[in-house]
Amino acid sequence: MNGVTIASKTVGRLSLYRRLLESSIPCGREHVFSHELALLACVTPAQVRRDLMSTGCSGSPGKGYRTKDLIDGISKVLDYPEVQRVALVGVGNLGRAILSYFSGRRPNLRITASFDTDPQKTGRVINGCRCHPMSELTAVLGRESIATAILAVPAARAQETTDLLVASGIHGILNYAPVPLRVPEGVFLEERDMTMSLETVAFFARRAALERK
Amino acid sequence: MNGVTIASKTVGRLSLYRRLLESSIPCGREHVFSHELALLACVTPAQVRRDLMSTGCSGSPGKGYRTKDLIDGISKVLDYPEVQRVALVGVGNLGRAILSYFSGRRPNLRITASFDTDPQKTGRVINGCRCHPMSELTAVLGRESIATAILAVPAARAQETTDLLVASGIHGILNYAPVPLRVPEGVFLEERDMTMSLETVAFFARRAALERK
DNA sequence: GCCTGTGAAGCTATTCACAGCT
DNA sequence: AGCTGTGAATAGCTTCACAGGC
Repeated sequence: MNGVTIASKTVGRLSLYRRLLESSIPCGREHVFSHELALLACVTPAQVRRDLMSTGCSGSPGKGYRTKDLIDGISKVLDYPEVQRVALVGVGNLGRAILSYFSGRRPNLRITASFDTDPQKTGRVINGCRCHPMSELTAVLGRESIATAILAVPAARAQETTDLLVASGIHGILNYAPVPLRVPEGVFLEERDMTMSLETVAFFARRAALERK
Repeated sequence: MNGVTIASKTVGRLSLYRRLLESSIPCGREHVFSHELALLACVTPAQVRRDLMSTGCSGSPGKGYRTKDLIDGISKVLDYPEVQRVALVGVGNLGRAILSYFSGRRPNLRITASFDTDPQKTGRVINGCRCHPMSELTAVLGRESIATAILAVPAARAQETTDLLVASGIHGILNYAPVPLRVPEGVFLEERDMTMSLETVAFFARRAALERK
């Protein structure tokens, strides 16, 4: 789980820790304790320490971790030396929200190309990102060496679009389309189906509300 | 894990199975096999059978499960007898995308109220849903007996909004704000931080792309 | 005294594998 | 012969708990 292997949940939390370190640690604070980060991230101190092990950073008992060491250590794990480019496929309501959400967040990780079938959208720059027709997908991904894609197309298009992405050299997909995707071995996939999430929350909310009575 | 206790991941997949049964099973098919559902849902057949156990449905060897029994069985677990209402807090780009995404999906689970601080938005109907000022939150949630909320406000507002939601009787929160939330025992929380997701996918995409060389 | 680093324990989730039915 | 239902095995993730250092 260190060096070569690192759990995907750990990677997600490292990203979170870094953001918290950059934004929520009162500036001037040279050091942080695992229990402080844990409080901010809503996890246990043991979880924080375990996660930080995989960055190679180490703290000192009594003083905690040096804030700067942590940010650098996490960045060394998460960031590509150069800018890592990301593609967005599907520039509907959700796609545009995603674009505006990410515009100007991490300078190191940027959505630099988007794609849509709608000729009303292609050729234009939407939320600071050029929208290409699907026919240019393979060429643009190759030219910009993009390996990561966010999928926000309608269910009916999702699998065929995925197949095209994979054939064009994509190795990681973040899927917001409401269907599970079939990807070959070696392609990392994260499903983020909003309907599933909402129905799950609604189910447990109902149950919790009933118990309270 | 049945009856009283049911895993949250199972609930999510049940919701998915139902959608697949309703949309992707060639109509006229009276029965489905676990391996067919598994293929559609991109999980193992054993997973499907295990999940279906918690609905009480049972299939017959050689014939599979009756499609109608499954849909009814899953609905009995997931659905409230009446319509279950959901609130959306934060009607920015992402909030509006969520509204349009859910408008007219499940008739049984509906976003019926939204809230925002921006006076430009409050009082209007946006994507078929009335937008109220935050000051009316407690009253509206009470009046409509809403126990489930989707949070899509800026990071800086997220925790205070959550506290207000909880104080107003919310028992489940789906959080799209980019900070972890602190909720009391008895409130179900699902975190859906897009930055975490994207950084995780980017990390593994890069790694997979490197290995391929 | 208080905090880190980590083996070991404890949980949770998924898959195996096979008995039993049709 | 083929599929379901499920105990048992496995894998993955989190927390415990404590030795070691400041």
